[in-house]
Amino acid sequence: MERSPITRRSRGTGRVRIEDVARAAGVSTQTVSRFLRAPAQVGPEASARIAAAILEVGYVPNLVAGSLASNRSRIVAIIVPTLANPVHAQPVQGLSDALRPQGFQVLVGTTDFQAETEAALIHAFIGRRVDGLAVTGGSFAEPSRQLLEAAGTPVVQLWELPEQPFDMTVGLSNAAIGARMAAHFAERGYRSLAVIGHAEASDTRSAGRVTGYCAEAKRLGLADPLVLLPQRPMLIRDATPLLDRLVIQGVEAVFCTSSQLSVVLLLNTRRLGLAIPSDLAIGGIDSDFATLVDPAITAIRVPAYDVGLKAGRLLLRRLAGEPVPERRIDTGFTFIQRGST
Amino acid sequence: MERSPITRRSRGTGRVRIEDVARAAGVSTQTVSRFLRAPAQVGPEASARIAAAILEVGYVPNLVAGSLASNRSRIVAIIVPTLANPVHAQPVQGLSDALRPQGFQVLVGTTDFQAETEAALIHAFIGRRVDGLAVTGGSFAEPSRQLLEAAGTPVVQLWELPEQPFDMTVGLSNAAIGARMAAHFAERGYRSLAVIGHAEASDTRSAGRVTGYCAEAKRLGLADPLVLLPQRPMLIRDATPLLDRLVIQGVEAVFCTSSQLSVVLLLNTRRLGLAIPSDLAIGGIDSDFATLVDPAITAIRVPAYDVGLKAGRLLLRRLAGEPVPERRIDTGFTFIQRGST
DNA sequence: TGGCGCACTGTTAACGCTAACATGAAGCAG
DNA sequence: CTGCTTCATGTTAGCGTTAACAGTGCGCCA
Repeated sequence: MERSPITRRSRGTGRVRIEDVARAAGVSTQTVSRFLRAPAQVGPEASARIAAAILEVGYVPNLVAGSLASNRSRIVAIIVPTLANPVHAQPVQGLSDALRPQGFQVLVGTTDFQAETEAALIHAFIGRRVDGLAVTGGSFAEPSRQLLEAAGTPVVQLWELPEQPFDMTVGLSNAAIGARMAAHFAERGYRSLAVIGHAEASDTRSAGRVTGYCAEAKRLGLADPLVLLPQRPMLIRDATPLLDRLVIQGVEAVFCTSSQLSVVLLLNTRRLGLAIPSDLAIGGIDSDFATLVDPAITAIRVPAYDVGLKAGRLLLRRLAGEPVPERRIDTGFTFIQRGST
Repeated sequence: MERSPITRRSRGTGRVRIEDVARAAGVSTQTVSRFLRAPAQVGPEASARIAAAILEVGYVPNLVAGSLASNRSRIVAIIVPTLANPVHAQPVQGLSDALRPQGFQVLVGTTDFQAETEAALIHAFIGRRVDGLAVTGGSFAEPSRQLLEAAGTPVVQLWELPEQPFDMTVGLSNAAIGARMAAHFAERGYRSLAVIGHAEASDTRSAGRVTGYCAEAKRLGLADPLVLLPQRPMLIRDATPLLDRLVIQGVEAVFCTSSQLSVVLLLNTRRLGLAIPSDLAIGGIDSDFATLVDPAITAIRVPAYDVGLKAGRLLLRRLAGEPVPERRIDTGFTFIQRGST
C-alpha cells in the first residue's frame, strides 16, 4: 500500500498569518507574538520593524488559535432573562464597559426565563472556554453547578446576595428596599400602608421587597400593610379597581414594587379625583418616567448598570490572579424623594 | 548540542478531551467528532456507545479547538451604540433568538456612539473569526471596510436602507415614517402641522423622519410644517416653552420623532389647559408608555426586535451557503391610531 | 578577567479538534 | 461473480497560535 506523497489539498485559509509578519520583519513568530501580547519584552528596533510589517501585510491576529494555545479566551459570558427589559440589558452594558478596556469581549445569552435554556447556555459557554461567567439570579440546576465547578470558571451571580454564593455575587437586598420605603412612609406620617407586588412566585425580587416592607412596618409599630398581588402584568385598565380598593381600605401610602406599576397607578388617580400625595402617597422603583409624571414619583433607584460594572471588575481581578477579598458585593440603592409622597 | 528527551512540562489542561470519549466508546476520535456534528453519519451501535461514553467521562467539546480546525466559529457579533436604550437592545435579542437554535452564540459590542470604538470592535471581532457581523447604522470607516472585505465576513447593517448596501441590510425608511404621519394628519383634517425632531446631525434617523414628513406635507398641498429641533434631550421643563410656541403659531397637529418626546409633551398639555386632540393633536413613536397616558398616543411602531431577528435569518441563510436573493430587507413599520389624533 | 544576571530572541512541541483522504464491508445491477 | 456505489469508520496532517525552554550577547561587578 504505497501512499502517494503529499497531494492533499491545503486547509490554509489564505489569510495573513503571524508567520507572514515574522518573515516581513525578519524575526521569529514568537517575537511577533510577544510584540502583540507583551510589547515591553521586545527590543525597540524589532518592535518598529514588526509594527511596520503588521501594517504592510495587513495582519489581524487569529484569536481563536491564540485561545487554543494559551487556554485563555478573553471572552466573558453573561446570561440574562431578556434584553427587552432595560433592568437586564443595563448590566450587560456595565459588564461590557468594564471588560472592553482589558481586551475582553462579551458573549450574551438570553434565557427568556427558561431554566433549561440557561443550562444549555452554560454548557455552550463552557465549551467556548469562556474566562468568566455572569449569571442573572441565584440558583443553577445541579448539572450546571457540576459543570462550572469542573471547568473552574469564575462565576458572578447578579442581583442576589445569598449568604453562601456559588462563587462570587453582586447584588442588593430587596428586603432592604422594601424596608427603606416603609421607613420613609412612617417618617412622613403615613400610618395606613399598602404594597402592590407581583404574584408570580418566581419573582423573588418583588417577594423580597414585599417581605422587607411588611417587616419594617411591623417593627415601626404600624398596622400590617395591605398586600396586593395582581396576577397579570399591570395594564392600564387594571389600575382603577386597584385604586378603588386602596381608597375603600383607607390606605394612605402605597409602595409599588415595579417601576411601571407606580406610573400606571399615578396616571389613573386623576380620573378618580385623587390628589397626590394628600389623598394617596405613591412610592415606586425609579425609571425614566418617574420624573415625567406630575407629581414626580418618589422612588428607589436600583443600580442596574453598576451591577454589571462591578461584576466585570470582580471577574477582572480574579482573572488577573489577584485575591478577591469580597466575594459578596452589596451595591446598595438610592432613595429619591419626589412629589408623590 | 544534545537535546535531553522530553522533560518538557505538559501543557494539557487536564480536562476531558474527545480522545477520552473515543477510548471509552472504542471508536476513533473522528467518529466521536462526527457523532457531535453530523449524527446521521454514525451507525446506531457506535452512536449509543458514544452517547454513553460522553456522559460517563463528562465531556464538553472544546469549541475553540473546533473553530480553529474547521475555520468556523459559530459566533455572530453585533455592534450597537448602547444597550441602555431598548431600541438598540431589542435587535440583539432578536438576533440571539434567531441564532441560538442553530447553535450560534452572540458577541455584543457597544460603541457609545464612538466611531473609533466601532472600528476597534470590528478589528477584534474579525480577530475572533466571527462567522457574521451585524452593525447598527450605515457607514463604516475605510479601514473597517477593507478589513471586512479581506476577511469575507458576511455583514448586515441594521436600521438603514442604503441603495447600495455594503453587503446586506435590514431596516426601514425613516422618510416613509414621517410621510405616513403627515398623511395621517392630513386625512384627519389637520392643516397646520409641526414636527419636533432632534438637532444632532448624527441622528440621521430623526432627520430622515423630519424630511419625509415635510415632503409629504408639501405633496399634499399643506403649508410647510413648523420644524423644531431642540438642542438637548427633551426634559420635562422643556415641554412648556415648546407647547407655548406651538399654540402661538396655531399648530393643529405635531409629530414627535422620538418616543419619549410625545409622552413628555402630552403630559404637559394639561397644565396649559390644552385639550387633546381638539386643541392639539400629537403623534409619536410607540413605546410602552404611549398607551399609559390619557389619551393614548397615536404612534408608529418600529419593529426593533424584528430588525435583529431578520438580520439573524439573513446571516443564517448566507452561512448555510444558500443564495440570499434579497440583500436589502425593508421591515416596514406599524401605524397605530389612538386617542391623541 | 571571569562569572553572573539580564534583556532579548529563537526553537520545538503542543493546544484539541476537524478536513481530507483511505479503507473495508455490504449492497446491487448486469 | 465482477465492478461499482454506498455506508461506516479509520488515519494523517494540519488549523495558527503560544508555553516552555534554550540560547546569545552585553554590561557590570568582584
